[in-house]
Amino acid sequence: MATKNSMATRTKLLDAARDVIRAQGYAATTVDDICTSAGVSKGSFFHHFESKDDLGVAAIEAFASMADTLFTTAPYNDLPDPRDRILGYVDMRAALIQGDVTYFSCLMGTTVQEAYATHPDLRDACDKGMTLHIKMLERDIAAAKERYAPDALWSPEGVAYFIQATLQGAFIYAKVKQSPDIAAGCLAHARAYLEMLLDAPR
Amino acid sequence: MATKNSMATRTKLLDAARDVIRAQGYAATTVDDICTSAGVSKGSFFHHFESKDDLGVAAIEAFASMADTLFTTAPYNDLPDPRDRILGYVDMRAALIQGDVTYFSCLMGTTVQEAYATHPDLRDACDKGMTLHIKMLERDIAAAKERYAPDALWSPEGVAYFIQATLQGAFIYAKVKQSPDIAAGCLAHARAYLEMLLDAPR
DNA sequence: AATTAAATACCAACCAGTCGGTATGGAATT
DNA sequence: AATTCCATACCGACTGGTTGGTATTTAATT
Repeated sequence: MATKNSMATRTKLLDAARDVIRAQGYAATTVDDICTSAGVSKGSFFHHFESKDDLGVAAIEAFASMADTLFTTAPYNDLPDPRDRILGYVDMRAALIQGDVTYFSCLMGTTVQEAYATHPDLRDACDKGMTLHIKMLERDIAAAKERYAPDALWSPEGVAYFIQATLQGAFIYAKVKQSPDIAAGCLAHARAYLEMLLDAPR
Repeated sequence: MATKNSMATRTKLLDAARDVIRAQGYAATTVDDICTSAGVSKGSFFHHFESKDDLGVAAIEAFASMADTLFTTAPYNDLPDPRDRILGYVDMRAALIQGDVTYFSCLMGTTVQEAYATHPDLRDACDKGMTLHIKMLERDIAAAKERYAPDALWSPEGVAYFIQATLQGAFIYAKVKQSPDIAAGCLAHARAYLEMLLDAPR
């Protein structure tokens, strides 16, 4: 039971970090903030993590892993046509953009924005997590290109980054406007662009 | 001479804030950091600004104003065709994406990302500055739409936000990758999408 | 009994903002 | 022209409170 309880405390800290950092940013989030939010004592915090940065890296890894599972097990993956799968991905992202910005924005995008130059370990963790997601998208995009636009000059990787950049920017506008409306519009344009690149013969 | 010197000190603080905040993020930047970078004493800082937040707002306003001047006076504005103007804007942005990420990224995007929920005054300042830029783009996009795609269903405002979201996301990837390469690729896709929306008759 | 988990109390470093005081330069007064 | 006066600009030591991290103790699990 010790291991199970211990893991639960660790998870509570990681979840709290994920939400508090997305709401306040990494630097403005104190260890005490995370402890309070998780309902865990500070002593317990430093039992599980060496430092604030150590927790930050772990929270990013957990977030990336969660996102990877979420999208690799989503229903659209069963669609036979890779073009439908990539459009299904965009549609799912659009569906997720709802409610409070804090809970649908990206922990990695938020963290790397402020920590890229001062916290190399955090930047590396964000790079790893974001690249994992890109590679996932790239597979479906490459398969769709093969079928619908084999001679086009664009690269699946470049398109994957483009879609993700739009999404990260959409989060920023959701924050500025305190509303998901503009972000939704951005995703609609991203979808339209994908449809153009992968124009199915009719 | 007193007033001139005073303005110079103020400007030194605003410039230092712009660069240090873009490098470290808003919360991680201390008043002393800014003073050291500006070569100004702390007493002088609080003579010119009521608080750190007060400086933050002023730095954002100065940044937005600088950007507005930069793009409204750029050579592409003299092009007669609005479609050429909007593509000229994207090309100019692509040309600016070079060297150290810190110096071509957006102070507003960086700040709002971490401060949107905790610093309403900073969020408002970012909203104002970003909206100003959107409205500038919207004018050319609307004129180009009138000429090349008058019946299309998309709105000039929505397209302006889409381009800007891509740009903001491109900055994030420039930070993660510590290279402007992916950001440049994103801008190329944004340009291609604009060309498609505003497909000139041949 | 021994190891792990968790809680409290604590510390040194750091931070935004304050405060008492100095320098400067121009306007008013003599 | 010299002197007084005053507002603005500037300085850096200091303060109250905060922060990441530690030391010590207690509780639980094996």
